[in-house]
Amino acid sequence: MSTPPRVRFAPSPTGFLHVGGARTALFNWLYARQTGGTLVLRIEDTDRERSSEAHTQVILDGLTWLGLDWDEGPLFQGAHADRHREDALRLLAAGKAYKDFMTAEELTAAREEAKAEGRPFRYHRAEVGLPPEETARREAAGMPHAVRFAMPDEELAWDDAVHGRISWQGRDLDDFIILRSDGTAIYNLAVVSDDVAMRISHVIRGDDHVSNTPKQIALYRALGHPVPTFAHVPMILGSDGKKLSKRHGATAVGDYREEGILPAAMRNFLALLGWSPGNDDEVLPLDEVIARFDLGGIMTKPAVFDTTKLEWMNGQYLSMLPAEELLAPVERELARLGIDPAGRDLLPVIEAVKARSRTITVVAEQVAARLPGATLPRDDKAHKLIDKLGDRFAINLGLAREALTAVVESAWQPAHLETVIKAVAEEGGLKLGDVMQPIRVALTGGTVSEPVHELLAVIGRDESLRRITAA
RNA sequence: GGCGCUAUCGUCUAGAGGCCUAGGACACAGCCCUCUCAAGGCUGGAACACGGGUUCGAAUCCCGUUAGCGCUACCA
Repeated sequence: MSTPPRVRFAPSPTGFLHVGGARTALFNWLYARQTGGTLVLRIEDTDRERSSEAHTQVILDGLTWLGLDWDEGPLFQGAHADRHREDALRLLAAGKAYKDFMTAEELTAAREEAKAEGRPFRYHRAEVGLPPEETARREAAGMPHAVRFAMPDEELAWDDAVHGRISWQGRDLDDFIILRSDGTAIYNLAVVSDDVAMRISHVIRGDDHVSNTPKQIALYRALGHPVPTFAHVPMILGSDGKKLSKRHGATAVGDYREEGILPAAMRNFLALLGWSPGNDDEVLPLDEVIARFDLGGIMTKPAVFDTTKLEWMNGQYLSMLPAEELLAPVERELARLGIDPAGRDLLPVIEAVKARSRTITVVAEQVAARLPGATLPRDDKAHKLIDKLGDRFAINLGLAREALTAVVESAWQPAHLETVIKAVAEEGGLKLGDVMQPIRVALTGGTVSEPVHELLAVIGRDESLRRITAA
């Protein structure tokens, strides 16, 4: 038994927790939980322009909402700027990096020139850069300089846990900057420095980082550290096959929370987006996902985020979860709707409507419609029914009201109410639906709901009779 | 442009040479159940990008083409 793995999730706080990031976090978390490893949360806040504390908090909240916890951190990359710099200087001292006195303007100009001539621009010490005497002059003059890594001409390959072997040639890569002219480290160096310091054994991250990996491997080697295992998980795309962005609607996990998606459903859906347990299972309990998760089961190709399937998944959870577990999110949603349940026991109401809803938002709306004093606008289908029935609508409703009024409070139970209504239909020689549907419209304003006798019970005797009379 | 990655139904995927006249799920259509809807059950349409190999045999292995995506910053 080897030492347990150490993995990390390292978001940069430059925006909300994106579903892609959330899934990367999920995969890291699953791997850590399954192997008894450690998950480190590291906030990569070295882009001071775009990073913010508010975003950090949103990301933390998002992870927590999803039920993902971490064992170490949050650690802030910015707090280790000194170590980053020391590593860069160590490389410089060892001759594995060098000073570059070229200014940003000169660089841009060189790049544009190359572009104009139609040749690829690659920064390599042997091809680009200032003449040695100019470098010496600027150094003597004490001008600011960046530090570039001297990319070795060697194969930089690794056995990716999801893709298999991936290989690059050092000669195709730039002598990239590791230290800015202001002395701060650049991403690739900071990441390697941190992953080494945090003893990260498995780097599980998005596919957009595969091209950073050879650079980082070169850095690990130059710094004299063993290279961790890399696992690059594919991107998540929008419905048009393009990278998921704002144009596709909700992309932040917070958006889905607002739309009434349950964390358990989101987790289940995300786990299956780009990873397969190997068989046809769809709705999988968390502990089973943890038990069955493996890096090799991660897809190699990007996946389209299908909101419809997410909602279906959420509907599955809504149906199977006990009303108790839905109470808190429903209350939260009700509060957002500005509705005060006034001490009413919501459990039976939630129980009555949850199977017919796909989101918590819809559950809350349905619950609200069953509370006293709810406004009940009639929908199109209701109007059509009324038109179709003509006089029968009011007549049948009247018959029902008469029979229902005779039912005393203590007998106001689903089973009894059903027999009462059936009796009304039978005595009047009416079709059951022609009696049930008007009641449903009177009670909800629409033509869709749980069985009418249950609906009557959930709404209660007084309120039901009041609504029927008002209709 | 260069480098890299990827390629099974509209979408998520099973498939790791014969079990595949390619299975499941979402979505869609129809039927059943039924007071409505949802759920559930049944049925249907729907895919191995293309071209070459290798092999007795290829969705599965190799090569090429095409397409998509990523990176190509003193961003992360």
